[in-house]
Amino acid sequence: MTTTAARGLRIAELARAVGVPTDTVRYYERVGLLPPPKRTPGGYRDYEVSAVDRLQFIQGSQRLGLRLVDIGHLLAVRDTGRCPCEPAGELLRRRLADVDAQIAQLTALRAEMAAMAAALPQAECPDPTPGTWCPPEEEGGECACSS
Amino acid sequence: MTTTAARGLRIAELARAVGVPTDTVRYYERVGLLPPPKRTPGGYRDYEVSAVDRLQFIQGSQRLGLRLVDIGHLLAVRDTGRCPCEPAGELLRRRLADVDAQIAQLTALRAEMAAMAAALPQAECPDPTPGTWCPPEEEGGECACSS
DNA sequence: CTTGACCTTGGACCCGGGTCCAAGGTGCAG
DNA sequence: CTGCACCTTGGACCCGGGTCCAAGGTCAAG
Repeated sequence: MTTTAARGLRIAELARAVGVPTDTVRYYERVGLLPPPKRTPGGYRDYEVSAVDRLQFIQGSQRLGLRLVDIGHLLAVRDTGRCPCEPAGELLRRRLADVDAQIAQLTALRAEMAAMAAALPQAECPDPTPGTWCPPEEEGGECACSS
Repeated sequence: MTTTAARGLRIAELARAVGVPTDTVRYYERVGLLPPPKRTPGGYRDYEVSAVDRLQFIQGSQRLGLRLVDIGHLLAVRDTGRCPCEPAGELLRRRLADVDAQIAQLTALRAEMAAMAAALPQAECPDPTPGTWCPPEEEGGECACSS
């Protein structure tokens, strides 16, 4: 076996691998989503490759709207394969229900929005000039899309 | 016509009607989602009944995950029935696409979570004692669900 | 007129989730 | 050995979306 102390990822590498700033990685560690990694003799964080996975899981869950604290619970489940203390299956099922509810709500609003969109068939400013649409810039320029 | 100055809703009534604190109503006004209502001679806000609707729309959109500023854009569309300045249909369609994307992501994560839930068939703490499941309380009590 | 419920304002504060910064330490290349 | 990129820490700051508070005004009932 070639000495397995292969030196894993440095924080910037890990961060780059999932596309977040290093600050965020440290932040996640601070709030307990990422276990404190080993350190190099010099004190640098030394992540195992699996951390990429974990971070991606976090990103995924979080894009979903789960709060970090909840993601923490899920990670605990994922890590241990069992309840961190209380019925984890319960927890997962609840979350699942939440998610279902969110999906339902989203779907409903989607319909509402679609209806709104449909309701302005003729509005469609005379000459939209597709490149010119003002991004939600703040007042101060008050979008000169009169052209 | 019986004098139409019928005195609409006071802030608390409006707030109660949609289930938010009065503070939130004022806050929405501050940030421009709710137009400043008429005032009674004494200076009290005097809302028309339609404000309930608007507030509900806000709640709905916002439950959806739209940011208040975006909701503002939608409201502008809704109010005028046309672009507040730039192609509103565009905007709506973009949002719609966003929402679709969110739904897709949620659905994907739902699946992932379902898989996780399925993956712990036997875990299920011996005696869940359904009433006893510890709410995500902070450490300090470290949930005594040993019973 | 008094009382109490409700209203007004402005400003401070809170939480989540970062994001930035300064001062100093590491480590590898040249 | 010097440089330079990268790392460390702690703490301050930011934004969105509220939430609370104090000091004072309004108004309807009794």
